[in-house]
Amino acid sequence: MASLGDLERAVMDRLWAADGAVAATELRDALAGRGLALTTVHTVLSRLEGKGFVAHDDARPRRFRPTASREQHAAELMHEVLGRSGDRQAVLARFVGGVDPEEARLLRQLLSETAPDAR
Amino acid sequence: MASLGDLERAVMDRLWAADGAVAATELRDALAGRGLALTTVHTVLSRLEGKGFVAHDDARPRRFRPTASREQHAAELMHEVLGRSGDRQAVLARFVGGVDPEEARLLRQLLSETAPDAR
DNA sequence: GCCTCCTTTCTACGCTCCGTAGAACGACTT
DNA sequence: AAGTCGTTCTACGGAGCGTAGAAAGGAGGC
Repeated sequence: MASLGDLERAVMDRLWAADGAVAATELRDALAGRGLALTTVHTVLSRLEGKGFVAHDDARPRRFRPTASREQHAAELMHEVLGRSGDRQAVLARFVGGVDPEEARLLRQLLSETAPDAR
Repeated sequence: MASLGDLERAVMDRLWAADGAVAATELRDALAGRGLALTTVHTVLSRLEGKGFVAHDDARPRRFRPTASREQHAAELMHEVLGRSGDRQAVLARFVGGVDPEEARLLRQLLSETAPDAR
């Protein structure tokens, strides 16, 4: 999966935070801290489209939306890291070794829901 | 965590695959497919050192070793993705939703070992 | 002690990615 | 028809990375 630059990530964050599609002007305003030109936002959006992270409708002001939810994206990234890494089991072992107890509990719960026949 | 270019990754793969420290010439030979100059290998190694992925001893041919195991590295990356991603629980849910049954079983086992007192 | 050879460091170049935006083109409003 | 706003095209500068030559350093042979 292609990776994101700082501004690209900031734009994605806004798109993910919004519900529904968002116009370029809204994004520019949401990122007002950076004082970006509207064309800059458009450039970034079209690059994000090229990477498959964003799609736009053909309404006139275009409205942009993420192609995957933030959670989906993060989970895919995690799977990608896992897949690219030799010994999956060892990686998983280290990974769960590093989750805090709260999340470990959550994971146990999720896993028993997913496949109630535990062993 | 800094990210890796293609050659950097290839070098790390060799370092991770080797057990014990490795000399630059060995790396060049292991990557013979690319026909790299020895200085190229050195440049990459020193960049990897700058990023904290590699350390060298002061023997004369220097010997290089990774500062973390491949599994450690991958697990850290996964934690990084998780941490950078808003709703950790939702991400974990998606993540476990995507592991195959074999690995789900492994995860359950790991989690029960890690903290048997599942409240 | 010097010469030679291998290793290590320094410097650099070209390519690609990304932040940035002007210029040019298109469409809706009055 | 003209003005205004949105969209697309083109471009530039900086950073990261693959690549390697040039220069400097050390270790053994003579």
